[in-house]
Amino acid sequence: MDLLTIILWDKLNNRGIIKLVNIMKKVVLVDGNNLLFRSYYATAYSGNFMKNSKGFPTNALYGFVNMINKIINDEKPLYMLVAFDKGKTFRHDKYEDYKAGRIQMPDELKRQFPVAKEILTNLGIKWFEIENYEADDIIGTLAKMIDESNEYNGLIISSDKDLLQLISDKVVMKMLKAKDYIMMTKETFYETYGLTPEKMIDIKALQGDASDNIPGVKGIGEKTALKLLQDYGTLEGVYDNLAYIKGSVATKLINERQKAFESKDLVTIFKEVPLEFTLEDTILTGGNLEAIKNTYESLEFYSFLKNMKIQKTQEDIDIIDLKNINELDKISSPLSFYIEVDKTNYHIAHALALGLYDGKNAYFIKKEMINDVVKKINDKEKYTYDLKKHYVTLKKMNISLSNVTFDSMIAAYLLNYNVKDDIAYLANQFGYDIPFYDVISKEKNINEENLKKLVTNKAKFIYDVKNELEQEMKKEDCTYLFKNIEMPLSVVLGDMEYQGIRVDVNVLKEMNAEIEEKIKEISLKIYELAGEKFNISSPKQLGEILFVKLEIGKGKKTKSGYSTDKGVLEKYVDRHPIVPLILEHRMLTKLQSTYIVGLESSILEDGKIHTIYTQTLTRTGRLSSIEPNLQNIPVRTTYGKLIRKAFVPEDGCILLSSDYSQIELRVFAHFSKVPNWIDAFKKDMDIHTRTAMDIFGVSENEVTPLMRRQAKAVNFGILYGISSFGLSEDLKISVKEAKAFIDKYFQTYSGTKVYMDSVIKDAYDKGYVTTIMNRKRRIDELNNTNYMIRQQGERMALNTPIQGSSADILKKAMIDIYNEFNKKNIKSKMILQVHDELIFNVLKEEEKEVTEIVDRCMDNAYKLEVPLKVDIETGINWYDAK
DNA sequence: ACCGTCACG
DNA sequence: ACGTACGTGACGGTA
Repeated sequence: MDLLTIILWDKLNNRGIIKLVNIMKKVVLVDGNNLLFRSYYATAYSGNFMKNSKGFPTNALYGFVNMINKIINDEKPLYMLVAFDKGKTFRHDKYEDYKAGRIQMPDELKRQFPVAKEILTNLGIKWFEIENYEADDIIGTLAKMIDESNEYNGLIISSDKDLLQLISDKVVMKMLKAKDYIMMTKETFYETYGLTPEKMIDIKALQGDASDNIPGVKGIGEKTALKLLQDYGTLEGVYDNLAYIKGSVATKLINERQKAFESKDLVTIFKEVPLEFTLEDTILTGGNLEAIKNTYESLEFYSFLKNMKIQKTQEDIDIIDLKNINELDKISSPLSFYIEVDKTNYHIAHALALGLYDGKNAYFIKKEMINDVVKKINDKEKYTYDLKKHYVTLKKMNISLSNVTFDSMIAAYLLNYNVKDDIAYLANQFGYDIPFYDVISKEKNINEENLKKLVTNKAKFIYDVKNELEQEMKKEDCTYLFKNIEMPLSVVLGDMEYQGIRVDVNVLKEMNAEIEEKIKEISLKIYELAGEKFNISSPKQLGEILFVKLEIGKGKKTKSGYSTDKGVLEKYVDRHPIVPLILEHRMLTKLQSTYIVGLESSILEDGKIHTIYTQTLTRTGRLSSIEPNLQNIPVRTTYGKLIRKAFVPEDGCILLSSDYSQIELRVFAHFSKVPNWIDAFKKDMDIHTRTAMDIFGVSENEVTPLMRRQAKAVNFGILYGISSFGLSEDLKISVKEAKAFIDKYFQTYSGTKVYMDSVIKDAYDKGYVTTIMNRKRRIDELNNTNYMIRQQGERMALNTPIQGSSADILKKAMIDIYNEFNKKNIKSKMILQVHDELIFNVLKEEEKEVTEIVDRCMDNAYKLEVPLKVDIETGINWYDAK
């Protein structure tokens, strides 16, 4: 065979490759629509498939680019063309049913097509589309041209079986499968189907293709179709020989004759598309690296950028390895800093090194010098990532960090970036090649050389990205929230975490001894009733025992077996004596593992628990609490509540708890402006009673406990984006009755409906919802094609302004209280936050003053249409202060 | 690593 | 016909 020496240009690696090739020129023909569809539906199963931080969907593009890269790598093609649909082929026009049955392309997918084409153009890959033809037809036309030429070979790439009909002596096809592909040639086609490839159309004519709305002959599947065609050649041949075909198959063929021929027509690829180019024109040309880089950056395809070796590279900055503190005399301000620590939980971690960057010079400071250096730069304006972590870390080193004006972690959070603990996530989103924390720790890479690069690069990234994030915040109008709420709050939280809460181990130990006994006792009783010993904590084993062995009822299924959750078990509580014991066992083991053993293991050497408040996690603006979570300490059950006795004040102090009364309902009244609610809150009435009066049309003393309970359930339902099903579950009434309640509610308070509708409309229009302090939450679920997910999005849209505004208000109150304490030199400390509640460790002699400050600051934190109300209590432990 | 369960607001 | 109220975190079991 004739061989030719050519130089291939490997665009991705920017180098030439010398290769000996078959002189037949290989043309790779790619079904662009197929590729994008495939990668879209591979990841489109849930509500939150891939998007860039601006909300532009990127899931199909990601798979598409991956595939194109793979083709270029595997095939090293000289000639390549990607074909796209543009309208439906005219050959389909006559079949209205067919057109009607095809599903509409989801908008999220449609939007990705132009970008795919732009990427191809910039990669120097020819793509083509033409009015009234499908990608199939373009590929078919080119395949025919290849067949008729004597200098080209063809390789078709798609997962669409229809295209198999184009296989010939010169054209082969890679049939894409879920993970890999099958190479189909004329020979392998024959091995598979016992027919030549052009018979694919006859197969489809008989068999049909539900996914593409091709009817075929009803009742004839692949087996029968292949048999018929092997015997009679073509569809026409089959019908010519109907006389020889027996039984039901013949009947089906006769009945569906027209459908069969229509189907054949539909699947026959048109090979005469007017192309305005030749095969030679599909040659790959030089791409535009700069343009590709920009596109990948805007799509946030950092892995591709990396592979192309065109990622933003940090020009190797000179790192000044600080030996003498005086070398910092010339450092300018503002500057950025970053401290690497050896554990993710910074309460038990130690600083490893510090990096500084002032826009010109980068400095590396070994751990022994951190103390002196921070003191030296403490008066200067500084930027960092995760202010709270740095604040606490330094506080443990006896330094009170100050003058930090910019935390890129918080900024990115407010701007709805994907924010993680590890700065590397954000840095990589901005094209900085900074290694992830797990990589660093795993490879035992904590040597000075690596630390040097690490901390200085992180500092430089913080410095470089500051302006961009700041501008974006200005544009999004969240500068107030950033400067006046989140930044100062970070320090407030840092102090709370550092302060910690004292825990009386003995209380926990006593409870543990008692609970241990109880669990043992109950377990024995359960084994006895079950007739065997089994793992009660295993939902799987428990389900078997309850629903198979004891047959206490039909049960409810989950993916992995029977559901045994509280709701289910409570339904069967009277059916078998084992059920209440299981429930008790559940409660006790939960209490023991999470709240007794779990909390005990979180007590540090100082006898205190130091939680970490994650300030940049929740979608609504709330805080969350981890390691341990102090925001879900039991309170609802009498027994569980006893855990709170273990949380105690420091010597000479008491605990003070202050909580907002019904803050979310007050916020809702503020937004919805329902006159009766505003009136009720102004008069400080019980809001659920008032609601019961209004919906049931009774006077205050006619409201029964049941009526109040129902009114309360509807009120809470409103906050969550009510559904009749949810309400019916909660009130244990029928869905119909629940619906009637909701209707009555909307009738009585027409303002609620008007408000809720406007929030939803706004959310759809803008793509996000806002809180009173202009915290924005993007809700991508609203664009989902799945109805359920859109519904979920609507409920998020309804709940977020309420939950989020309440969070804003408490955050503001916390800052005000903190500042007042400092101003008045109060020694008492705020130590916990539980969403609408604050806990303080209060010096006995300061009780009165603290009570006044807390009450006033919380009352006045934000001016709503209704007053805010605060309840304050004190006690010798958290149990008593409630 | 994921699920089911359950603790809180 | 679907599968269901908003926001979290930690545990034990299972794959």
